[in-house]
This record gives sequence, structure tokens and C-alpha cells, in this order.
Amino acid sequence: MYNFQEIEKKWQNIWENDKVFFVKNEKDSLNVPKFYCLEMFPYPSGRIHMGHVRNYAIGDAIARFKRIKGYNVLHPIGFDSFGLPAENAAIKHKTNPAEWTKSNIEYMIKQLKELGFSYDWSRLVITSEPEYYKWEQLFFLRMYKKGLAYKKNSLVNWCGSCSTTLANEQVEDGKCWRCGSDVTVKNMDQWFFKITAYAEELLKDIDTLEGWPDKVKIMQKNWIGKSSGLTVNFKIAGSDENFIEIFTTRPDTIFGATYIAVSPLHPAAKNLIKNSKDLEKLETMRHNSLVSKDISEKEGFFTGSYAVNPFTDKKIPVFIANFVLMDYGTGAIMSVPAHDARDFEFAKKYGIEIIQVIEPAKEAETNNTSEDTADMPYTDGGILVNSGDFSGIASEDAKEKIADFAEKKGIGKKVTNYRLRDWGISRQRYWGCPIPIVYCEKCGIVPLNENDLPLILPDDVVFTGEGASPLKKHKSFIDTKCPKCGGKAERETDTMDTFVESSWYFLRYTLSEEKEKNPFKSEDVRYWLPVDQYIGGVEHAVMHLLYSRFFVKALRDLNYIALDEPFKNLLTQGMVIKNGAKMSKSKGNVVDPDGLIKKLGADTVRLFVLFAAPPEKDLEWSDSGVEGAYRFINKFYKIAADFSEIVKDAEGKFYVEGSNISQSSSNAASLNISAYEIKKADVNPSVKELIYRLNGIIEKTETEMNGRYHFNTVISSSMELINAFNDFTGALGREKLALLNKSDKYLLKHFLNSVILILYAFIPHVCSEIFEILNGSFIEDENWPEKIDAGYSKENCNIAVQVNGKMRDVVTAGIDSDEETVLKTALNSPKIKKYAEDKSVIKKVIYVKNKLLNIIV
RNA sequence: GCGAGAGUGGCGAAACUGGUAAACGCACUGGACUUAGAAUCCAGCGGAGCAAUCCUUGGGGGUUCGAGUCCCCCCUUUCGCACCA
Repeated sequence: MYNFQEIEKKWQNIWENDKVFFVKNEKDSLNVPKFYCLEMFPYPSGRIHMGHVRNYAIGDAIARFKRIKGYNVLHPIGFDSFGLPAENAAIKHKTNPAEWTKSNIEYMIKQLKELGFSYDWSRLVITSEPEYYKWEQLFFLRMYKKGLAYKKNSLVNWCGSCSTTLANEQVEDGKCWRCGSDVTVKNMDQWFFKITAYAEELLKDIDTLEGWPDKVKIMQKNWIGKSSGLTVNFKIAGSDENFIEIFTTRPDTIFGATYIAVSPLHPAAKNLIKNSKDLEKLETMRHNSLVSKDISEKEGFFTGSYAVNPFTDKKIPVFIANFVLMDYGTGAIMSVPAHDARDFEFAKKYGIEIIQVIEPAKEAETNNTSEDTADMPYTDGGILVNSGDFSGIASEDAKEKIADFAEKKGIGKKVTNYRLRDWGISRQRYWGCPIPIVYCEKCGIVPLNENDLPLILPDDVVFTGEGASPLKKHKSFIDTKCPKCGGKAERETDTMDTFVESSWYFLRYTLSEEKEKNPFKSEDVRYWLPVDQYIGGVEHAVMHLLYSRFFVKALRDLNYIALDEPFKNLLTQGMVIKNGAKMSKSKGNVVDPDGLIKKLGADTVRLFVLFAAPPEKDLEWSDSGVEGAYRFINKFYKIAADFSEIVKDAEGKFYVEGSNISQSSSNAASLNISAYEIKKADVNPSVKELIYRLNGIIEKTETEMNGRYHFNTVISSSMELINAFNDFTGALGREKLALLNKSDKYLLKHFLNSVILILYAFIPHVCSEIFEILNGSFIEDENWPEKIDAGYSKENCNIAVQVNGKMRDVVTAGIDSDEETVLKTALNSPKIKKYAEDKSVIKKVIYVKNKLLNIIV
């Protein structure tokens, strides 16, 4: 009987002791194609959850398949081990973040090993270790020297009660995710990476990522948010030198601009205001836009100043408006209420003039013209009207012409804007990579010397949970000497965003030796990168994947590597849900992998997770479905073990013609049919058919495992094969099975071995075991099964017969029969007669060979 | 509001370039084995109908000999962005 506990332990020990999945010296393997299979590494929260199991089961299936196919496979794992939870645990349980993290990692490694994933553990990466983060500090210094890392004053999310900044994703409905108090906006000095310098390249190269889901590519494109438009200077009425610079993507509507709207945070806002009482209003509005990002109600007021539309020479009012963002474009806009929804809403509210300057190009839309202008603006392109010399021109044309005109007159400039902002990496936290910078009284901001790295995060800190980061109170860390002048200096106490670590860990995995001397080696990166298959959740579609792309490009420009894009193919797996909701403690619908592994085994859990849905879809958890997976594995094991008992001879060898294929020989498991000549005439017709079906599924598996990764259909095909095998052997009975001739036995063994090799990717422990029982050798030494011609020839096939496109009957005909023959047979069928005969005339016949016949009467 | 998906039995899902819809599994029902149960095995299982037969891929229309699959409109739903000018 199938004892999964024993079997799984046995194979896990063998894999570990024999280093089965360690990458064999890649320098000698350059003649074999490489395959880098990568799963997003976990945060060491304490336990592996079902989402991890799914993610890693997918990756492992691919890695194992590719190995059997003969690839040189790199399949690593690590831990993204810096981050706030460790600090929270430190506060709550009075533990040390380093120790808490370490014990979590140890436990999770144990879990991953119990799940039997085929990682090369020698390449384990733990990002909170100095041997890892010291390289990150080095990259920071190099980026600083190149101007890619810089410091500036900026607005950040601030939780007053936790005394720390929060990342955007840690702000939920304007409240702190941890303590629930209101989040405000604060002005602070922050370190940034200049990701905007790569905005255009990051956008352009998205088109080269053919193996990425469109969804993710679109999300990244939207995030980068490129838009091209025009800046135009609007002179302040009554002044010769003062003007407001606005940004617009619709220069074609400029004749319809009836007011200027300026952000309350605009530096010129104060000077525009004529009535001193309005300065208070400005202050309130400034405060509001700083404190909350919510602008559900458009508000504003007239400054008392007017600007001159350079195209119409008309004076138009200048408003301060809360919906105008300071950090996009120029912080001021020209408002065209007739053709922009927001401008329209604002103009209606404050009674500002609305002038139509675009007419829909098509006259076709007749019935809703009058209504349109009253209730909503017309925001599409069309033909210009009321636009001076530009009237009559189409929008797209006019955009160009008006922009050219503005540039020629020196009042405007064509510009490209990006929504993408520079990446703020400063965190006022302890458990992160220290930023290697000191502040010297004399020299100002001074980077550390590279050979002073690593700057180690001190271990002796006190967590109170109150006030600033513990680093801020750590005198011996802060007090230092200036690397430049040797005078008194203080260290930077901010640490880096943890997305920095995950932006290059996949490069570190390629390093196998001299780890203390290099972050990675360029020749290793050249060999292994790009990652052939990256697998992870969609939640990282923008941040992590965009930051990693940026980092690779930056490292390229720092001459570390020659690589433009890190991830060739990306698979975003769906969530694991139960009772229609994402598993969470608060909903009480969490399924713990540990318990299931103990109860039903790792193979069962893995099989269910891969079988229940294709990887990109959400997976609905089902306890009885898991039991079904368990049943299948049991059945599979029993069928194979029984078969091996029956067909073995007294010496425990298989009946196989030619002594070169036996348990004792070195290539015992060889499926290479050239070693044995099948006597086709002797083969049982049912066995022939089994082999024929097998061939089709070997082929199907190969295409499926080559990028589509619908493991569920591969598994169901394997189940069909096992069922067919069982039907055959069951019907025959043990005695007759034992009396089958050698060709039959050989082919049946080949059949089972092939199914084992297909399923090995999904349920490796039990497949390794069955393979050993059947062949006495290791499955990892085996090759992917070849298709065998066992002499099966289809004589007849079923042909669907339709009359006027409706399914009416199925007839049997010889394979490759011509239309005439099939039609004759079909017309003999009583069912068809009934439908076709009384209509007397056959107008047309459509015949698809071996498949379908459609009679049109 | 904008953008991108999804909608097939009681459930998870199959169906490669349009060609026998529902493979595989779960649940369920009946049977065998058993003192009984569990496990296992066999059979059935989209809907209506005694049956012949008819209907069925969110709804409506279209293209086609033929549509789950292609085109148009609508409904529902999930996700992402959300005043980016």
C-alpha cells in the first residue's frame, strides 16, 4: 500500500543528500540549452501558505519537466527578509527582528523541503544578511555618483501615532493599516532613485516582452503614463513679464479656454490673489490638499487676476482650484469647459463661460446634438469652429498646427509628460538596508567609501513601539567620522525600501562561488539571464516588476551587466480562495498546508493545486477535491505496483527480449525502443491502441509544458491513460496478464513509465518511487519518453453526420474514406433518411475528412 | 468615469487553427462486497419527455453549410487606474 509518509521522506532525503537539483557546473554545460525557472521569493512571515504552495508547485512542475527534457535548469529560492512585520513582532513579542526572521526562515525552509520542491539550496539568498545587502549599498553609492540616487524634500504619508512614514499601499482609506489612525502628509527629506530617467525606455521595451500577459503590460504602460502635449504661457493681464505656464494635451481646444485653473500648491498662487482675505482660503485649500488626497468635490475661487489667452487675446479669469495637481505638468491648466468633463463641472458650478470650439466630424449623429452641450461636454475630436484661422481643421491636425504656431511665436513648447514619479526609497524604519551616507558638519552629504562596506545594521537596539526608528536613538551607530575630512559626522538613519532587495535578487542566484567577492558575475548573468519563466502573483504587476526592470537597466548603465530586460516570460498565477473569498485569518477560511501534508502528503496537495484550475485563474479550495487527488495517487501507485509484481520473473527481472534491458543493466529504465524490436504482428490490439493514445498525450504534454502551462489538462489526460490501462489489465485479469507475450509486456511497461514521466513534474515523490519499483533506477537519470510505433492503425472512425448543419447521426466509415463513400453510408442510415430523403434534392455536401459530413438539402 | 479580463451541468473545469459541447475530477444516485460502516469496485449523472424527439455555452442580433469559439449591441461580474489636464 502507498505509504506517502515513508515515500516522501525517502525521496526528500535522497534529493538532499545527493544534491540532485544542484546546478551542475554550468561552464561545462554550455552545449545544453539553459532554463532559468524563477518564482517570486517569499517574505518570511513564519509559515508557508496556500498561495506560496500554488506558486511554487507551478514553478517546480516547470523546472522538473525541463530537467527531464534535458535542459540545464536553474531553480533557486530565497527570502525577502527585510520589512516591517519583523519590527512589529519585535515590539509585540519583545523579540529581536534578526532572530525572529531567522527562526521563521528555518521553519519555512523545512516546509519547502517537506513539499519536495526541487531547489538548488546552495544558492539560497537571504536579503537581510550583510553579505547580500552590502552589494545593494555598493549599487546605491554607484548610483549616487551617477546622479541616479539623490535626495530631495518631498511629501510622504505619515502616521503620527506610529511616528513613521508609510508606503502608499500601507494607507487604507486614509488610515494607517496598523493602528487605524489618520494618515497625514508630511514634508521630509527623502532619498530617491531616478527611475524617471528611464521612463521612455521602460515604456518602449514593454513591447519587447512578448512572454508577458497583456494585462501586466497595460498596467505598466498606464503607470508610466506617457502623454505628449504643449505648454503655453498665458500672460497676466496688466503685467508685461508675469505669466502662467500651463500644460495641455488638447491644444486644438485653446480657443475655447475660458479660465485658468492653478493648483493651490503652485508657487505663484499667492501673488495672483488680489484680495488679501482670499489668502486665508488659499491656506485652507493648501492644507486640505496636503492632508488628504481626496477631492470628491471640486472647489475653487477667483483670484482677482486675469490672464490673456494668446490665441484670442481675450482676458480670462484665473482661479485657484483644488483639483489641479501640482506635481503633474506645470501645476496650472487652461480650462476648456466645452470639451473637458472636469472643466465643465467647475465652470457650471462657478458660472464661467462655455465656448464650443469643436464640432463632431460626423453629421450622422443627428438626434442628440442639442442635449449634448447642455448636460455634458463633447470630449472627442472633431472639426474646429470659432477658432480663428484654425477653424475648419480636424482636431488631430490642429493639435500639430497650433503647437507649431505657439513654438514659432515663442509662447509655447511641445513637451512629453510622464505620470511616473521617482522612486522614494527612504523608510524611517530599523529593519532594512542602511543607506551608506553620512552628514558632515563641514562637507554636507558624504557617501561612504566603497571599501568601508558593508555598513552593518546594528543588532543592539531597543524597541519601544513609540517614537521614531530605533536607529535614531542609537548613538554609536549615528556618531561617526566624515569619510572626507575626518571630522564629526552623523549617519543617515533611514533604511531602504524593501523593494530594492527584490529588484536584483534574481541576479544574485546566478552566483555559485566566491560569493563574498562579487554581487554576481557578469559571465554567469550572461549565461542565465533573462529568466526564462518567472512566476508570481499579479499584485506585483507594477511595483516589483517595474523596479526590477529599472534596476537591471541601471546596472547595465553602471557596466555591471549587459542586459536590457530581466524576465522573458511571466506567468501571473491566480489567488487561492475558499468559499469565494481570499484566504485570510479574519475570514477564518485559511487552509494550512502543514496539516494537509501530514494527513494526505505533499504530492496530494500539489496535485490538487495544479489540477483544480489552470494556473492563471483563481483556485477555489475544495476539501473533497483534495481527497480525490489522494484517491488518484493511491490508485496510480496500486496499478503500477501490481503490474510490476505480475510481469516480473523469478529473478525480479522483467520479461524483455534482449538482455540489455533488465533491472540489473545500467540502462535498465531505458525507454529507447531501438534497444528492442517490437514484433508488431504479435502485439495485442488493445495494447496497440493504448500506445497510440499515449503518443498523442506525450505530444500534448510537450506543447502544454512549453508555455501555456495548463497542467490541469495534462493531469486529466494522464488520468485517462491510467483509467484505460486499468480497464485493459482489469478485464484481462492477473493470470492472462502474466501470460502476455514479451512485446506486450514491454509496451505496457513503456506505457506506465511514460505516464510516470509525465506526472513526475506534478507528483515527484510517488513517481520517483513507482519508477524505482518498475525499473530499479532513478527517474532523474531518465529521458523524456519517445513515441513508439506499435503498429496501431486506425481502420475505422466515427463521422458526425449533419443535415442542414444539425447533428443527426454518427456513422462509421473506413479511415480516409472519400466523400462519396461516406455520403452513401450516411444516406443508408435510417435517421438520416428521415431528414434528408423527403427533401429529395441534395444541394451541397460539406465533408471534413475523418470527422464530419454535412448534407444540405 | 477610463482601461483590461471573465460569464459553459449542482461544483472545479475541458473543447488545438469555427466541425459530435460538457473530457477529467468533485458532489450526488443506484448496485456489489460487509453484521454494519469506512475503504474499494461497477453503473448512472445538462434540462424536458413513457418514448420517438426537442432544447441547452449570460441575453439579443449578425457572418457561415456549420458558432462556446468570429463581428455588433446589451446585462452581470472580477481586477487595475481613478480628477495626470
